[in-house]
Amino acid sequence: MDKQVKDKKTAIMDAALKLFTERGFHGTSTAQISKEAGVATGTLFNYFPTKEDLINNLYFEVKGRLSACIKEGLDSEAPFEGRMKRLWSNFVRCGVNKPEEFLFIGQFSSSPYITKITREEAMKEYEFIRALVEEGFRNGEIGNYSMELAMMILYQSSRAVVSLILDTGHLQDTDEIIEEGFEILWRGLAKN
Amino acid sequence: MDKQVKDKKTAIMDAALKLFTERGFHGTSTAQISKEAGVATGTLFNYFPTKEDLINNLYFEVKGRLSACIKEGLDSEAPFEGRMKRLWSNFVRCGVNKPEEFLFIGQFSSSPYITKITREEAMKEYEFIRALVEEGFRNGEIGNYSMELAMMILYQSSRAVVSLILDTGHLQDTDEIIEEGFEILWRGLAKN
DNA sequence: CACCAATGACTGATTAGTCATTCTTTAAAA
DNA sequence: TTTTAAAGAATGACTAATCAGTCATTGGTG
Repeated sequence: MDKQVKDKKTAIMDAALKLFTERGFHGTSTAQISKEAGVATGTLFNYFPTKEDLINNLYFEVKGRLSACIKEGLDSEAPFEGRMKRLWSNFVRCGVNKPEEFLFIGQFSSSPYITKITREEAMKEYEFIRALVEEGFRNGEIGNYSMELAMMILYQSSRAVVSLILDTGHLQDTDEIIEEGFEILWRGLAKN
Repeated sequence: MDKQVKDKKTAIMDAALKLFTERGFHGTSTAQISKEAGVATGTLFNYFPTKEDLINNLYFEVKGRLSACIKEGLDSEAPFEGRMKRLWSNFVRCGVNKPEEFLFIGQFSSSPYITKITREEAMKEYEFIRALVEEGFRNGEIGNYSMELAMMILYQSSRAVVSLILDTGHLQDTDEIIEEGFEILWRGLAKN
């Protein structure tokens, strides 16, 4: 892909991410996206045949970026609790560092504009989380709860903490809040 | 307010709740709402001067209904853990029993169409939750965590469990999932 | 008959998407 | 080195459809 081409496409996706997050899918016109990206109205449709195609591409892209961010420094040799803590802290830190991407995923992960195919394709990158939690069950690190419940609590507790940090603007206290938050989560999930 | 009048108004609000939840604010036209409610397009504007006014009224109404649902059977004489469990179970049960209202609040509680005034006014009904958690801190029932964090975990864990039940369709297992979910939450939050 | 809720055709503004045209890039030819 | 020409990226005026909101008229009720 040409450099010039990539620039326009990137500009359109960046603009779409910002505007979709702020105003929602139907609240953002393709003309607004083009203007924000600094391209003509027709240019958007050279890269994405429809508005829905744009948001699906964007969803896949953002989900991929987040999964890469979450995987950073995950050492599979470390003890289980340490790996869980690292995973959970990464979740929170990635959300805090990329609030637009965090809010975008929250808003569109169960919206009708994202096709089932896009959602499933994007989910494949997160298989390692399920594997980690399964390991925790097998080795008796995690208490006797249902798999789905444990996954949901893990994920949503991290989202809750990101929202807390972003809403209250306590960005400088991120480390402390992560410590506290993980303590609550781990006391809840761990066996004994 | 006349009975006939109340019927039309109620029909409009019911239709709006359903469609806003399914397709979002901008994704739902006032014409669609009128059609779903079985009234003429102009009738909607007899009751609500603008579309934004409609969603603000609806938000206030739904938030009030949920707060009433959550308060049911909250006996202030019972021991602390029992009251927390009842509050949290109510949260989950109200969400499961009224999925539209649950999803509507999730979608619009931090959306730009709801004015700050509406949000603050609707929040007043939830003051008793903050009071309960504060009591827990004072009496050493809850561990040494920040107030905001404890509130957020309490709220979002219940939402996580509702989403789990609704997404997986495990409606008949609600009681078990509530037991498990509260166990995780309380082990996490309680002192020692 | 008097009243007013209910109606739906209507308006100007805005929407997603089209397409004939212009501009830019690249590389071969002179 | 300069000229030319082919390819396709970028453009924005345009369209049919749809939008939120209006208002003169209608119809039911006391």
